[in-house]
Amino acid sequence: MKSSPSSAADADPGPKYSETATRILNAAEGLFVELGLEATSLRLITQKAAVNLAAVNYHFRSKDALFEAVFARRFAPWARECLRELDALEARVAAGKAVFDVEAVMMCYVRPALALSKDPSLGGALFVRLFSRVLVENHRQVRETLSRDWGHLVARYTVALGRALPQLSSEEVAWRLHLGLSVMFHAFAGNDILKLFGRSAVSARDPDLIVKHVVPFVVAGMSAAPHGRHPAA
Amino acid sequence: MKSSPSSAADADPGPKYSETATRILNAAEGLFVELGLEATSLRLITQKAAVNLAAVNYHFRSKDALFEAVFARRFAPWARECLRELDALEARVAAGKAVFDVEAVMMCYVRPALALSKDPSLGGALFVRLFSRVLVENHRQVRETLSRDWGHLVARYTVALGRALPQLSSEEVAWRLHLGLSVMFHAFAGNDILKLFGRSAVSARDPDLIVKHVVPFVVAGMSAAPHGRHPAA
DNA sequence: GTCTATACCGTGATAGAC
DNA sequence: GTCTATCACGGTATAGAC
Repeated sequence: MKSSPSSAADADPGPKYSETATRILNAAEGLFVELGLEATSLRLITQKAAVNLAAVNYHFRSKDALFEAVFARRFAPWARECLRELDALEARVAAGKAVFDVEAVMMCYVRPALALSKDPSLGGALFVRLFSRVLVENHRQVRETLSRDWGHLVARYTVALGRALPQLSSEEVAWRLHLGLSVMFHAFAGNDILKLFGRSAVSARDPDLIVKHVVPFVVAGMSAAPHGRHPAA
Repeated sequence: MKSSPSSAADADPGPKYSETATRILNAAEGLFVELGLEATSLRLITQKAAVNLAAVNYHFRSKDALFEAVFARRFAPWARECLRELDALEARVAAGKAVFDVEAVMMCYVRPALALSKDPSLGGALFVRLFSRVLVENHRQVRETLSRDWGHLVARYTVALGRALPQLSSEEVAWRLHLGLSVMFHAFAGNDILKLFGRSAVSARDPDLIVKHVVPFVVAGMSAAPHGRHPAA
């Protein structure tokens, strides 16, 4: 419980890949992000990476496992950044310099997401779209990795949000986190329902604009009185 | 502006399909919902429907077009129901029996979604998951249908929400609708981010429970003061 | 251990006979 | 309208070269 910079944060530097494996990984990432998972063929990847087709199944086990490796390489640093934010907030609270309010907790998520969305070298906004796909589809591989390696991240957010909303039951806190993360994910992923219907006045791709509109929405939603009453008239 | 039951609501009864086409449609729907789009092969569909493989490409143009047909058959009645709800609300307001508040407008979306989620004969909750997939992936076919045939539905919700939130600019109203619909979509689709991490105390599949938790969240989020201030302390 | 060539089977799509 | 035959392409597995 010290201000020491978190648990599994800087511990795991991630798996080391051979030169060919790295070339495959880089080529695959670009194509997955650009074309989507199923539209990207292994033959396209290996051609772009200038390696043999069978190298994919040798270094990674399958196309799905390759996707999981691509995903994990970007996700791990981002998740570590989230943990660092939570640690920093806890330290500030312990030092009496901050309080656990809803906005402070959610900013521990927003800041890393914002940084990720803006930095093309980290995969940029397009990586967030990949994450969004993972949510909807059911990639067994990715699912297992997330629950095995990063379950404690969600636990940390749950605890922090519970301290910010002491009047709510733990079940309600879980729902608020569930809903709040859903919005932010959808928002950062740039999936515009309205645009799907051809009627959008929202430019949903500018990260700063997203934050400006999403944060008040999420904070208000999470802080709502439990089912039934609503404060404003 | 009468209480007459809406514009394109009961107008289009949908395309008429031959007996073979209908058998294909029914078989495809079950498999798409159960296995997902790419995991469902045409050979599986035609086998279940007891028709020849080439019949799919004859009656529908392609696998994608078949999916679009399956989708449209369920979506159209649901969208008509949404229009009916909006018409009914307008009529109640015109008669002085109701006011345009955020909750009333959103219930025009929630009630049809709830009915759809609960009625297995309409595709049930699983159909909503298919819709969710369509959002994230980019089905060109479905996208075109939605913007061509149902753009005015979004326009109606935008106008209604604007009347419920007169203090917000039209850009902000669009954002609120965008974010609100995103949450509800994710919620009804049953995509649980927390569960993906293996740490969910939320049973995200019970439609009534979803409504109980989602409505206060969305109403509060949509009613939030624009970027910056937040009401409660 | 690492990389390559190649074969296998299932996929969506199509042409042409009936 | 329907069916058979065939096509190109997909992921995967393996045998063997270095």
